Amino acid sequence: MASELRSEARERVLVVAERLFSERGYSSVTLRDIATELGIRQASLYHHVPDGKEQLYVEVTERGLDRARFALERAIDAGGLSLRDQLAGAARYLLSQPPFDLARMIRSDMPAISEIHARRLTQTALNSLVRPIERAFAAARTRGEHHMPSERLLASSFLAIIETIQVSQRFTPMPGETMAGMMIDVLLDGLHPRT
Amino acid sequence: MASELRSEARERVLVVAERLFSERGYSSVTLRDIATELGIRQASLYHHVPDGKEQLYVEVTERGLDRARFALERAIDAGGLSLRDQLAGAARYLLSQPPFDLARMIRSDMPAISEIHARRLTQTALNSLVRPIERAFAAARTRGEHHMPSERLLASSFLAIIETIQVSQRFTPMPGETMAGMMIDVLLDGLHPRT
DNA sequence: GTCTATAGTCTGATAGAC
DNA sequence: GTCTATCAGACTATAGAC
Repeated sequence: MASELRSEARERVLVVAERLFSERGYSSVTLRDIATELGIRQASLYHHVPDGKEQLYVEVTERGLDRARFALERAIDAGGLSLRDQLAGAARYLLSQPPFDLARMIRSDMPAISEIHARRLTQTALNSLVRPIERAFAAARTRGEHHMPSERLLASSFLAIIETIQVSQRFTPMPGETMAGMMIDVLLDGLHPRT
Repeated sequence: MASELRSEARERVLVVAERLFSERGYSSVTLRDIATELGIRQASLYHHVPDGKEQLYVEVTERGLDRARFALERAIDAGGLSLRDQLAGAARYLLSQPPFDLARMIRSDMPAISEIHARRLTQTALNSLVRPIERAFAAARTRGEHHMPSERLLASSFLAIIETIQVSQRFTPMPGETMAGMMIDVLLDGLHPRT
């Protein structure tokens, strides 16, 4: 779908669009915002993205999600059989990227685009972000490391925590990875001290 | 500030506006959306909210946050000295209300309104949502129940988890309070089984 | 590949009748 | 308290020059 153009200029458009959309959401970002940041005029965007704003949003979001799936699966593989290392690797990647605000995507962005696009993006977000983390928790379960019935809930909670850490970085000097490490410890070992 | 009017019709406007803004965010909600849901015309809103959209958003958001602070403090008091009961009470209240998507508020809504309003709302959100939870964690710390250095991080993570549960309720039949209970157990006792 | 110019739509806001 | 009518501005999108 969309244009098959590949060019450096088009790539710059996609990168800026992805960052702005992922930070402020679909409705809050105008094509002028994107163009201004690129130093060009709004109409010039249509040379690279002839199908308009919604298609641009869908393309860059799907692209970011695909990249995330690949990176998350790789990070989890690299963590061997240690759930802690797997989660730390996943956190490191997520913190290095423009944020995926899943709650905002579902409640705010999806209702603003066509239902067909919304369905596909929602499914892609589930497959690319939640599922890989979910599988890591499920594998740990088969290793007898926990007995939580809902790995889906664990995975989305983990993602929500990373998300909140990304926002917190604006207000605290503590590095995101440090905060992620702390919260991974809490998830695995609990807040209460072992006796 | 704003109008001092009190009337049932005005109250209906505020309730609908609060719900729509809290679900879809400032930029995604138009005054026509609010009016349509009320069965009136967009221009009629100005009788109740003469200062316009931004002032309406600020008023209902601040109102919701004040209500939340009161309810959270009450829920935490009602939990006695049990951190688990305090968090469960806080979760029950938050799940019963329109969502506070803190990440979206900070990244998306705040940049779209005047800086003076944004500063005050950000501060109010911190004081009303994060601080009460933070104090519960801090009190537990003085009771020797944990040694996590950053109660701020714990509090915002807890809020993020409740937030994600609120979204999850769309996709699973599991009740929100059940999910909240599970995640509170994980936070307190950890995922790994005690030996 | 970027520009100017502009059409068509949506949005927040105002004025004034009932 | 709600309506109709209307406006200015911002938005997405198109057409065509360079």
